[in-house]
Amino acid sequence: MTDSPRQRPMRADARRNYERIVAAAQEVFAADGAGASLEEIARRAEVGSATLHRHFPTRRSLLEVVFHDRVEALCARAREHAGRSAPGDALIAWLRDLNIYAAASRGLASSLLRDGRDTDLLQENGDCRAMITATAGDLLHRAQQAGSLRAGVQPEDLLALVNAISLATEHHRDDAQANRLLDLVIDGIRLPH
Amino acid sequence: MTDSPRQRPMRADARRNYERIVAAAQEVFAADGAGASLEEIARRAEVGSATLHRHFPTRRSLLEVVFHDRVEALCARAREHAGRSAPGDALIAWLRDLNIYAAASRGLASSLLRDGRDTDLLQENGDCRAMITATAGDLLHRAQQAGSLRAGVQPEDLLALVNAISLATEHHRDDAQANRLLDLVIDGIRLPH
DNA sequence: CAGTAACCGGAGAGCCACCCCATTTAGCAA
DNA sequence: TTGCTAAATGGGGTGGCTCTCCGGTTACTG
Repeated sequence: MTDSPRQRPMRADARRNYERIVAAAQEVFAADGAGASLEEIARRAEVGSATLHRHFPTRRSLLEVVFHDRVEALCARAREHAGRSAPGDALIAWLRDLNIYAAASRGLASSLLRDGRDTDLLQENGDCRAMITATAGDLLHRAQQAGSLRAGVQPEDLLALVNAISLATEHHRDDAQANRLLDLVIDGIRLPH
Repeated sequence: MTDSPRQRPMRADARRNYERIVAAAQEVFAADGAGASLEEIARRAEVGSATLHRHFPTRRSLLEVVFHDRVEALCARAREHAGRSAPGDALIAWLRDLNIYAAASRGLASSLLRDGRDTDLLQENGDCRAMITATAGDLLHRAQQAGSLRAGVQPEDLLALVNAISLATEHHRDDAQANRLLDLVIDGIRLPH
C-alpha cells in the first residue's frame, strides 16, 4: 500500500540509505525537535549530506515520511471512535488523542501543518496534512449534522487550535495546562444544550 | 568605587549605536519576522555585529526592547477597557485587541512568550512578558469575581491561546479564521448564563 | 561479466550566530 | 585646551548550518 513500485524501483543501495536516513531522522527529530540539524541526521545515518538532500529536498519532505505512520495510526483511531461513539463524543475523544500526539511529538505536527506558503509542497505531497484534514473534517461533519456542535467551525480550525495548544505549552512541558486549554476549546465548539 | 554602585550613564556613542540598532531591528523584524538575520540588522544599523551582540546578548533581548512600547500600549488599553466596561466585556474586548496585535506582529509575540526554558532570561528581564501576564491576570481576576467567567482559567492560558491563534493562522494570513478561533476561545471561557 | 545509468559523498559556496582583541574615542580633570 | 584612561568599537576568525556540484563508485541488465 505504501510501496507502489510503478515507478522504477529504487536501487538497493539507494533504498538502504533512504531507510537509514529515515531511522536517524526519527531519533534526531524526537530528541531535538523539528528544527534539528539535517547534517546531524546525515551524520548519524552515516551518509553524505548530499545524499540526504537528494532523497529529501526539503526538511518538510523528511518530516512527512517520518510521521506518516503515526498520522495513519491517528486516522485509524478516528475511525474507531466514529464507529463506537456518538458523533460529538467521537470528535472530542479524537481531539484528545490528537492533543496527546501533538504534545508527544514536540511541535512536529506544527511543522507539517504549517508551510502553506510553499504551495508546491502542498500539492506535491501534502500527504499527512491531507489525511489528517480529511479525518478531522469527517468527524466534524458528522458531529455538526448530529447537532452536537456549533456550525461554522472548520476542520482547519480544530487542527490549528490543537496544534496551537501544543506549541504554546511545549516549552514548559505542562500537560495540565494543555488539558485545560483543550477543555476550553472543546467547550467553545460544543453547542450549549 | 564601592560607594557608587549606581550604573554609569551610557557613553554618547554607545547610546547612539544602541538606538540605531533598535531602529534597524524594528524595520527588519517587521519585514522578515522574529527570526530575521541579526547580521542584517547590524548591517542596516551600520554597526559591527559585535556591537549588536554586546548591546543585546540574545535575540530575545532585542525583541524585548523593540516591542516594549507596543506592549505598554496594550496594557494601557487594558486599563481603559477595565474602566469603561463590565469585567467580562473588558476582558473579551482586550482579547480582541491582543489578537489583532498578535496578528500584526507576525508571531513576534510568540517569541516573547516562549523561551521559558531560558530561566535566566525570564527573571533577568521578562519585562514584556511580566507586564502582559499581569495585565491579563488582572482582567481575568475581575471577570471571574464578577461571575462572568468560568473558574480555573489561568492568565497564561489566555495568552497561550491568543498567541497560538496567531501562530496557527500566521502563515496563510487568514484574519477570518483568526477571528473565528478567537470567538471559539471566548465562548469556551465564558460562563453560560 | 561487461557497460551503463543510478547513486554516492567530499568539497566548497554562501549563509548564519557569536567571540576575540587591537584600535579608536568620549568624557573628565588638570 | 590638552592628555589620560576606561569604555566602546568592529574587522576578522571560528564553527555550524543548508544546499549544490561533480568526479568516482556501484548495482543492475543483457
